[in-house]
Amino acid sequence: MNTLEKITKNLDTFSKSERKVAEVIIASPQTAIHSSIAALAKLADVSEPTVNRFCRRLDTKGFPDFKLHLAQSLANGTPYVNRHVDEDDGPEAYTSKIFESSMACLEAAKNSLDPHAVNRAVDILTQAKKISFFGLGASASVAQDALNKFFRFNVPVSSFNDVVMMRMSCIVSTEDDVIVLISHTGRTKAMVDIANLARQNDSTVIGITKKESPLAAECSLVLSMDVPEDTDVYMPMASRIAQMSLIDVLATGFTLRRGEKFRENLRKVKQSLKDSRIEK
Amino acid sequence: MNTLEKITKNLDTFSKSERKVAEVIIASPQTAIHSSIAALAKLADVSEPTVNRFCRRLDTKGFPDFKLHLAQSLANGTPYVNRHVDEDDGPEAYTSKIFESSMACLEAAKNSLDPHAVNRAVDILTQAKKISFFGLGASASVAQDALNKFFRFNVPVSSFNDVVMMRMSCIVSTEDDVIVLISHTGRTKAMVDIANLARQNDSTVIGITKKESPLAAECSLVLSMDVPEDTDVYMPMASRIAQMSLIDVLATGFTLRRGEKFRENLRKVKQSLKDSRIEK
DNA sequence: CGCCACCTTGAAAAATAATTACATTTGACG
DNA sequence: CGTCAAATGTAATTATTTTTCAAGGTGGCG
Repeated sequence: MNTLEKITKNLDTFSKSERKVAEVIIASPQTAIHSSIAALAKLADVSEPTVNRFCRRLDTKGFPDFKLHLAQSLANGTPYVNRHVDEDDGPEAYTSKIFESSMACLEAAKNSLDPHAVNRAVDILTQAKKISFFGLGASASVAQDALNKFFRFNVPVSSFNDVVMMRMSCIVSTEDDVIVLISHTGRTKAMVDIANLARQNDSTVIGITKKESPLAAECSLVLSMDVPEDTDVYMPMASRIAQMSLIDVLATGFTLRRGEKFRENLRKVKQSLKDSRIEK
Repeated sequence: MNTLEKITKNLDTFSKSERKVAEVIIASPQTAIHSSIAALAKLADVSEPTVNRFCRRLDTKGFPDFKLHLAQSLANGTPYVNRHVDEDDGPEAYTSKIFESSMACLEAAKNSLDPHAVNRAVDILTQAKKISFFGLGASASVAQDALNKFFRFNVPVSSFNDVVMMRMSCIVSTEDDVIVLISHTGRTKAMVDIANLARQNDSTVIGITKKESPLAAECSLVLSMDVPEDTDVYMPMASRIAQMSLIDVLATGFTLRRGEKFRENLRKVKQSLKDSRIEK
């Protein structure tokens, strides 16, 4: 655990003098790590052995070891946490918070994603005769983004955000087709129906959704990510960022599986954009 | 800069003995920070002053100070860097790399974004009679996502990924309209034309694009982010994640500006989704 | 209330670690 | 082959940390 947090948490288990040391350190950890035990003792108005005992109480070998731990916890500094935007935040504050929440979300997503599932998903996608990406509402843009990636692979890809089109597409799907359904909650009725429909035609259904959700139950393979809920803002935010990164991962896995020759393809697609651009 | 990287980078500026020290530290930084100068000197098979000189060469006050710096850089663990995917990466490796690159990109984006520009953009958006989000290719999904956010605000919003529709929309735009153009490179001819067209009607044009690009030159306000280029993969990846987060920021700024009463609106929109969902 | 046991604290000594000063080695170059 | 400067090491010095031990509190209990 983070050393600084540990000090704060255990404040009441310390003796009087030790608490003085703790307070000085909490007040200015940067000073603490750059001071000798003598200097710190003086700052806290206690004796040097007291500081040493304080360090040992925090499961360190002594003062230098304690400084090391403290330094690490400062560097680490709980890097990105999901912080909620306050009513009176200025532009700088809410900008930072949103970006940091997105980063925290990606971190959580990365850690909760199962690499085996990713690998199987890539397997399935590389063998697909046709790939469809479906998403509704906020997930529609993720599906569209996936289309933008995968069409470069010279595989038939489609993406709809129209439920009727999705149904029609599923009705004519075959066992060689793969359908990727994107839904944050996994509780959208229409999506569950689509999954069911596709399965009836023996198509493979990959769900980018919450595990143990109704949608997940209908999928051949579930790619789930535990991301912190964006509770107090009434819009899905961070979850989509994670979904989109997952699409990036799948696309990357796809290209890797296809080897060097295939990448020539991508180069050509990129090249084709040139004419639509203004030269430097 | 990260101390460990610094050691690696400056390997050739060290003398023979100092390099021995560097190698021992690189091989096992964890051992290094938990050793005394004597122990480390022995490991590297050099004398103690050599270790000390090595530390000073890296702009530290001495050995203990060096250990502190090293400890911090280890804790930090080169937090998120844009790492390129290798040919022979397994699913675990490329998944981590993609997510970490996205995080590195968000970090860079956050730091390069100008809060004043964000604030002005929010100003402009809150005063708009009509808002349009336009993007082509990879940016189309960002535009669609923006639509999904802003339609909740009870402002007329539109989003096209069809150049002709964009043009028509711009032709009939007025000075109270705001057009948000999303383009990573800022060099897409069609987008530059659109910006020009909109400006002719005195509409306000906000560009989410690269600064000093042809598109940026045509915009009333530019929101630029310096994100690391995704060079060796032939698809835009991280840049879109940053753009999407920026949309989140703008949407958040918008709701904050409108105050509590307005948020009731958002609650209703969220509520309306309920019937399309399966209850827990 | 007072005594004892125990805990807390600090002074000083001892031990450990880091730095400095200086000597020796090494190697480049005339 | 000698000279000089840079690099390295030895040993002494200094700084820093840790230990030991004694003094001062604190609270329990007769």
